[in-house]
Amino acid sequence: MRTNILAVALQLVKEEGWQSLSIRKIADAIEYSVPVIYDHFENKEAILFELSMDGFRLLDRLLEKDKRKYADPEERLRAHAETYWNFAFKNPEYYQLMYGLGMPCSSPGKAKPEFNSFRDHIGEAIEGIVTDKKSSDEETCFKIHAFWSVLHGLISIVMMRCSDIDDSQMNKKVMDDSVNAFIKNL
Amino acid sequence: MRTNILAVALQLVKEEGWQSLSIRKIADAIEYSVPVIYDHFENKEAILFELSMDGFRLLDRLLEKDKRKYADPEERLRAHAETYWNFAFKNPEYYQLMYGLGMPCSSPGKAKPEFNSFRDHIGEAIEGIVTDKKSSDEETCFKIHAFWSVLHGLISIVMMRCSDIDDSQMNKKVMDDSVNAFIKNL
DNA sequence: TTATTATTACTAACGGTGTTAACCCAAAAG
DNA sequence: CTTTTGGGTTAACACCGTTAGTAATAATAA
Repeated sequence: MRTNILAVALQLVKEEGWQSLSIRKIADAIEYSVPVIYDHFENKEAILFELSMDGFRLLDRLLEKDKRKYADPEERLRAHAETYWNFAFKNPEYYQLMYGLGMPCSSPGKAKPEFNSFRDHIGEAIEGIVTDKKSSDEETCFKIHAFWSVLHGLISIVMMRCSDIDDSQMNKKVMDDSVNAFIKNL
Repeated sequence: MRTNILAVALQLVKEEGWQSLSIRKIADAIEYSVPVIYDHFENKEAILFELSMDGFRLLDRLLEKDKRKYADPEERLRAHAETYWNFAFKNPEYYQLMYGLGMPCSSPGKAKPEFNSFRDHIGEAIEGIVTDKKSSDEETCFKIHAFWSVLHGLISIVMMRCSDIDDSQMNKKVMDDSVNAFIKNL
């Protein structure tokens, strides 16, 4: 039942955006009355929160796959960037829930570990690259944030369609370019 | 009247977040009944849209001030970055409305010029820096996007409180660091 | 078998939302 | 003096999140 609610909610979010998700629509879709939903979830926010957690877990699995596939930290970092990018555009509804500004479900304290999964993964890879070179912990921390920022920022800008580059292939090239420049200057 | 509605709406958004803004609350605050609001705005989305436009205009004024103050493109670019950063954290409600993912008021086509004001400003500065060096139009375009991305990304990450750096001074240092690295490698 | 409890689902309501149709009334125009 | 206009209202519609109260059914205890 609980999983069914989440599955249906995700479907509705995919179809009409998370803004128009309503408890009543979920109830209709699972062919139950409204209050049964409150037997399984505290409130609507809890549903969105759980959906975003599913998103974090899905992304985490993909990153773990990269980790197993690529031992070389540079290759792994490139793979992580690609994975993050593809995840965002294949699952924009998840990405908005997970990283959108002012989302009703984002409770900063609650989901810290899941929230930082991506940061931790790229952090590991970057530390792997940087280990030979002399780089203080602070510098490394800065670099991790800078890498995450450029990825997240570019994804956001493209998702909001405020990039004047319309071609998606082109946008990906911008990302690859940024990733290359970043790695070169590590 | 129209300006009054917008002023009151902005005040409410500042106090309780844009999620909890309602037409009735605005009507109460301006001491009129609900339908008068619809004499001045098509719907709620139009109010949020107009607010976000005010945000774009405010940011644009600040960037224009930088432009007048700094003739040297590198100094100007640094000033623009600082201005963008400060604008975001002094006016988080504006920033969320303007650049938030999945905002109900963001209509990609409508506000393109305002949306791209920041990009255009940093674009001008970057072109000024890059003019001596050999850089194709495409490369320059990429660099502009990369610069915007790292700023917007970092602001978003810090705003969502998913940065593990709690100190705001520290976060600004990460930005300065990124800006420095970016300019050095132009 | 009967009585009691627990489970599962429902209806119906409360207060709130965006939006709009219908109306009211005072001031200006004929 | 009547009519039109414009600014303002009330009241409603259809939806929303949330919850109290209830009916029915299944499981358990007597």
